[in-house]
Amino acid sequence: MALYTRDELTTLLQEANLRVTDHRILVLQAVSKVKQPTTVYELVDMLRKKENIDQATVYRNLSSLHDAGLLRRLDFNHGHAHYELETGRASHQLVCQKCETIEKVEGISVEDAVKKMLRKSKKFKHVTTHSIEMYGLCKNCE
Amino acid sequence: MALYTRDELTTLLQEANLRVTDHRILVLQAVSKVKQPTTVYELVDMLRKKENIDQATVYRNLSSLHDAGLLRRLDFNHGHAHYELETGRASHQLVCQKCETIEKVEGISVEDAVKKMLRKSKKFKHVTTHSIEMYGLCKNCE
DNA sequence: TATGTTTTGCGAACTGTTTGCAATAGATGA
DNA sequence: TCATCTATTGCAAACAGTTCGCAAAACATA
Repeated sequence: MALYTRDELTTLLQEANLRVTDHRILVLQAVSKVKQPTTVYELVDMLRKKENIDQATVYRNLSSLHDAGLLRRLDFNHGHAHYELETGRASHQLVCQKCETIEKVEGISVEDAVKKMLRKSKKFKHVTTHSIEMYGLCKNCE
Repeated sequence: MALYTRDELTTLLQEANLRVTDHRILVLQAVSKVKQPTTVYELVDMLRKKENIDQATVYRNLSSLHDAGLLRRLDFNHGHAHYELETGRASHQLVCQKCETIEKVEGISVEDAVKKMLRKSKKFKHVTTHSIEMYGLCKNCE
């Protein structure tokens, strides 16, 4: 999914009933530029340096974009959030338990597992998204 | 896995090369008592009231028990850690995106998915544990 | 262009977690 | 059992990541 032009991003925001502000677009662009799920720290750093956007603004926009379903928020037990574009496809990653290396893996099907879980569940009927974190040691840390 | 007697816990700690202290045992017991992964807040609350254990001690013990492989640490994007006993089996839970309801589901096999991920991976060779978070709205919040 | 609503920057506050330090308790060998 | 060394504890203070209050600026709309 390539969300690059300003027009496309504008449309996305409007469809999500979010006001189109320069800052909001820059935050979306920043997230869409990186391949791996990105830490807020990195985003703040990028945006504050280049675009002079305040930290609080980045947090607020990440949050509204997440609430609107445009971003996915992930946590790898690193003590801070990571964001990536919400692609509609599930998110699977390998996470090093020693350093903060993560590796995203595409194209894994766990549909059956999801269905089984829902059948067993008492409290849930639907699932909108899921993430699998597989913890181990990356080759560097091994 | 029922880890109740003090002797059993003592053995566990010794095998993990951890000193056997009263506080360490109480922390382990507290985690083993609850069925769902528990927040640190709850554990601190329990242990501080009943046993007069300091917060820092709870954190330090959770951490050493986790490092020793006796506890698993989970994060559900709630901004704080959850702990459960490390059973050797993978951990799968349904997480409400609105309230903090979680539901643990047992007996799901995603071995194939794990194997596929490792085959695709460039940075990882082995995986020791994994967790799947499935996000949706629980029946209450729906 | 005027009006009402949202977003922004700034600083301060807040939550969850970690740390430094002196006192205490556990492990080990004589 | 005691002496010694090392790990753990309580306390308070620090820290990191994130949120919030407020006045000023920017957006949407009619």
